[in-house]
Amino acid sequence: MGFRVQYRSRRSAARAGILRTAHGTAHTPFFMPIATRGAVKGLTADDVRASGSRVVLANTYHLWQRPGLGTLKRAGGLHRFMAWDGPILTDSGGYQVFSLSARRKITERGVEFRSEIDGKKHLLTPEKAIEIQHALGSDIIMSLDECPPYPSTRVYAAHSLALTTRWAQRGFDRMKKFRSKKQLLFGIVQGSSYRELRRESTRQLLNIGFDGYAIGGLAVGEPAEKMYQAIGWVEPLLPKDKPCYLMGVGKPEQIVEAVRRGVDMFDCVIPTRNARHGTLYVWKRRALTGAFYGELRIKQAAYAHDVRPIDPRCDCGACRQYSRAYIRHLMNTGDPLALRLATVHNVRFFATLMEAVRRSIRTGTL
RNA sequence: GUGGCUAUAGCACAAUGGUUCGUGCACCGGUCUGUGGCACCGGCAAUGAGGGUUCGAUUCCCUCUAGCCACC
Repeated sequence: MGFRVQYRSRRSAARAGILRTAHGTAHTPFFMPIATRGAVKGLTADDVRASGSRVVLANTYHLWQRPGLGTLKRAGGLHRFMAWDGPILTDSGGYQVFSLSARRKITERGVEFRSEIDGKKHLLTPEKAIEIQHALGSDIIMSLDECPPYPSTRVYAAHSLALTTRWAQRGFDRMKKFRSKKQLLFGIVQGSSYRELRRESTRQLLNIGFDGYAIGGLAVGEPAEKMYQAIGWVEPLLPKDKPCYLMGVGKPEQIVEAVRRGVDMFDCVIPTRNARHGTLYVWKRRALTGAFYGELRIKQAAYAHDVRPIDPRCDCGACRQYSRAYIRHLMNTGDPLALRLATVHNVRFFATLMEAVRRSIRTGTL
């Protein structure tokens, strides 16, 4: 269990390594497709495996709400439930503090959510978040944090960060009682767009001592430059032998930029959500510089008679057998197969991107 | 052939005797960042033809044309 760096770039802070978990290893930097409710929307576990993705992200809050821990325990844990035998990282519910902000209340004890299913109130404490993730059998457990909106005032961000640190400590203490050597626990750096707050947050988490460190509270609407800036404040303070995870990012060029700044792990809804909305990724050139990819809007009439695959250079199941015209047709007629093929392609694109990123680090071009 | 019904955007339908005639689909453009959403935001685009009534007609009347239904 743990992380080992294998290659370090001489041109940047980029590095390539291996993350070992109870459900197998993953080469870093990697990208995790999102399986919020226990499925990468539209894909089977086999589809995900075939995409080359090694780790998926599932969500503590949503799985806790539905189907609930009773079902998941009886099913033998999340891995067996979703037929995925690879590593799973679970988000703690911290992002729902942000995305479901109208339905929750933050207190020192935790976050009180008003359920979108039955309207009942549910208190998610940092301890509870750990307990749920432990029960799910998650390989990488995230501390409960507060993801503040952008922009946030310095005062708000400071209080928020302090709360996140206290929650991180409480979660850490709860985790100790499980004595689980099989599950990694990550802390999440906050501090909004303020340099000193980011550094303070990082130092406090280092004091507690996690298996890995995530940079949170980014990709919430701030300009990309601010995001890179925040990474630049935090990453140099992190231990070189622990993985660094940039939460919720992002667009392909943002991933490449973050890798240059030392980030090892990513997740984002972009490939899956965009696939469902008809935006597909295509390669423009092999080198990861400039505009190396494009976005193809498959619903446009321009593709009505286009019998080429989405991307002639892509080796995904959709590109191997189906044309743009066919996928467009399925999309425009509302066939669920469209969503699957589009998602297969985009998830493969991101996995391929990460393969190119890792190769570029090894060959010294990144 | 006779009678009836209909004619509004590319398509399917709304509405109205009085400034800019709506909606859905399609089409065009955009958005989506630790996923409540196969979602959201913009845009293009129409009163079948001719005549009449009226201050004013897409609306009421007549004719033509076309389509649908019924009857012979």
